Amino acid sequence: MKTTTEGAAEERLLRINEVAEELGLTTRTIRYYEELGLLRPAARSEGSYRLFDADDLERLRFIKGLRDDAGFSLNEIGQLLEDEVARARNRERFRETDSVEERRVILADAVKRIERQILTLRRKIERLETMVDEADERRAHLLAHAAELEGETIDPHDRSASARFRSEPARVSSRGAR
Amino acid sequence: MKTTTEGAAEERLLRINEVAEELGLTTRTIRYYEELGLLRPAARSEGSYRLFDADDLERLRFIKGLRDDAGFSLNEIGQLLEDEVARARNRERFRETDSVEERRVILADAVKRIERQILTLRRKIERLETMVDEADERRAHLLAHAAELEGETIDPHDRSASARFRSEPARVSSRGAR
DNA sequence: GCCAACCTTTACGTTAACGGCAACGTGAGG
DNA sequence: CCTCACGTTGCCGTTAACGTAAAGGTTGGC
Repeated sequence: MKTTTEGAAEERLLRINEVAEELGLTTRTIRYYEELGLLRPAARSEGSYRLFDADDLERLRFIKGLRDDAGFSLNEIGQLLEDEVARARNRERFRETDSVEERRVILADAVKRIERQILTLRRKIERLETMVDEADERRAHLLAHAAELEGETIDPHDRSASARFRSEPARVSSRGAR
Repeated sequence: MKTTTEGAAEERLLRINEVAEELGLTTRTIRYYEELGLLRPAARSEGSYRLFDADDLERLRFIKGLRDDAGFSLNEIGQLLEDEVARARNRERFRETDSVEERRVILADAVKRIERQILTLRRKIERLETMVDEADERRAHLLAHAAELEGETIDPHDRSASARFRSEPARVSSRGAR
């Protein structure tokens, strides 16, 4: 949380390439996001160089997270960000009003938006968890078979196996047979 | 489960359009998935019409789930499905071999694949949860403000209340006059 | 046997999300 | 002042994931 105090404007503004490296994006991507309206010019140098502040970085990280981790389209991300923009606008309105009632309304609206975001994310999580459960079931099934196999016949010729491992995770690496 | 060629072949095979409507996909999409190798011809009618069985439907539902819910690319989905195909192949090999050791290896491999799938999903879930947490934090913050506001004056004349809110949010972008 | 509805392959069009030039401006150091 | 790495705005290219239209073959009811 940064409150951009006017007094100590210790805000180190970054140029696009620095931002790109910091976040693991390309400059093209960043410009593209701006072009789509996901990001505002932040500021420009005298010679029209883009300059980014901490807020922009956070915003970009947010976008990247939604894109990579959540698999949202840039369009959907735009929606989510619009919500956040509305939230920001509300903050201003919040400060500018003197009506407690209005403030309550604004806050309630903000909360509603955020809760919608959360719900969207939660739905996605739930579906993913269902998939995990299914996969887990298959795994359990396989392990059951494996256990069953442990109790089964032991090939008289095939003593090569020390055969004493339950469910071991590593060391299967040998891709040898071919 | 069904082993594709057992006695009661009461398998009602569906044509592409029926499948499409059932699953909420387009015929083009289904053909495209086949083209990508995500789906095999299942069967063809005398006049080369595609015919789909229950397995195909399930597979398509799986694909759709991964695509819509999880946001995986068709390429990633292909990987996951390949794993499953490998698993199926392994089942056959499993039955055809008489070496206990080999069976063990096959099972271990299958388990490994599934665990990789699960891990992939879990990673995604984790990131999503992080995002939910962040959003939750914002929400809590907002609610705190709201509560604070509740405790404040209801008197419209009271101005001392506004003095308590001095959390300046964002700077004024300084993009200059338009 | 005929026709409409459905299917086939082939192939070009489209949108999203960038990549990668070209042609030119910028800015900090020597 | 010059240089040179970095930046800017076009603008065209590319890949993924389909849409869409053309030119036919197939099915099933009448």
